Amino acid sequence: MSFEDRKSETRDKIERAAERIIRSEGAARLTMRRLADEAEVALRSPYNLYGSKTGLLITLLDKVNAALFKDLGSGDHDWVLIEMIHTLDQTQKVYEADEEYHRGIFWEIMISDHPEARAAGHSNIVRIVTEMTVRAKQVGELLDGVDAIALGEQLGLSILSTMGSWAGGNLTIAQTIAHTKLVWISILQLAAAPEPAAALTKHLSVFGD
Amino acid sequence: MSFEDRKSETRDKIERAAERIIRSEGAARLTMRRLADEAEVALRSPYNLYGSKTGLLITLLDKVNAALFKDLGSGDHDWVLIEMIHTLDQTQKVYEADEEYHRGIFWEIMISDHPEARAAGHSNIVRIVTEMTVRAKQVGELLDGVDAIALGEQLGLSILSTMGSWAGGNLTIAQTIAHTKLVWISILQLAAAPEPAAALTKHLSVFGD
DNA sequence: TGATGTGTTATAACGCGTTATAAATTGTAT
DNA sequence: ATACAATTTATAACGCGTTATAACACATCA
Repeated sequence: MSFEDRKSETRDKIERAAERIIRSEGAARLTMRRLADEAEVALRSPYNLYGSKTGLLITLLDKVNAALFKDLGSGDHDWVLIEMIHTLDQTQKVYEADEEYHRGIFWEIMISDHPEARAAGHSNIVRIVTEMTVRAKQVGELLDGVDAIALGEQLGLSILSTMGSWAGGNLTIAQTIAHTKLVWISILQLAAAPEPAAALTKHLSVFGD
Repeated sequence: MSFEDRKSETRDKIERAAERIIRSEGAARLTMRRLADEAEVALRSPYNLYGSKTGLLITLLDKVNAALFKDLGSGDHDWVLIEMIHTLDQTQKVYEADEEYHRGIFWEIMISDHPEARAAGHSNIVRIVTEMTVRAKQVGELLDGVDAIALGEQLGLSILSTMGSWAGGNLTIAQTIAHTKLVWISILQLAAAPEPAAALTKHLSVFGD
């Protein structure tokens, strides 16, 4: 077995043990000593491979996000803006399937004192949303005066901060997506051309939580 | 000196030392041992008086909020909904005066593992915002079909989660308020009667950050 | 004055994330 | 087979929030 093989075997043992602990006892109960025991590796090994506990959790979250973003926006819609709303539904579905697992990981990363971890997730989502608003602008779904990039930043900020409240345990993912839909559609009523704006209102369930 | 006098003297020493440390070195550098040294009290004392580090920080935050909420909504406006926007400006002014101090305290409370601390701040703000939307409904500023309480919950959630992003260091307080204004006004365009809705648009600076 | 109880102090300890140190194990190259 | 390099291991330690223990100071009440 080569150096790389041994490394990825250790990685496997650690990641599987971490998932096991988080699923059975919650992310808050995942400690490095407990993890080393469960994975049957030395306390030092996760630090060698991921740098920190946060680094390990980011790895776990990236697995989920890879699965999520794989077939994002694969639907067939009349408007880019409707596709954006559909993306919210997909996101809800993925996270809802294993809500506590994702929420716990999200939260631990969010409150870690590695600010670069937060910033990475932050700019990631803003980038994805901005790509969509820019595309909407290109096909004429946004009003002439609207800055597509600034709009994307505001919509991205909205979902990001709401997911922060979800991670903190103050919301379910369903409430999170419902609120984000309300905010996105409300803002887009002011930014979108008449036709896609009208199409958006069909997705608006008014002021329930 | 009575029991109560001695207690409040210790309280004073601790709170002043805490403010001193947070202002000079940041809230992240406030440790209980450092605090006990600086305040010239035993390590145990803050725990006796505030229960936990989070309890102390909540006390510090409450001082600020008392000053803020004291003359909230004291302006003289044609519409309740405009008063709500003005409240955002007041909030920005208060927090901006000492941004890093407030941000640090906010963040430490937010990430503490005392969930009741988060929940308290959460329901506090939602209550205040909901009181305003209910008042707006009573004076006929909201459309007939609109549930004022559900609306207040959504607006409260919006500012709360955005302030979470601020606390995490991803935004300035100015950006936080600007985003909240955009969201509130956009949503209120759908929920408000024509006249106040028109008045609100004057406060909308479109899609800058 | 003396007994009681409240509050503060000093000291040690726990589990946490993380790091340092040195030894042991194992792949790679000569 | 031998030497070198990469990786994992075991052990101890650090500062953190928090708690336990026991001694001490002092207000209150008899």
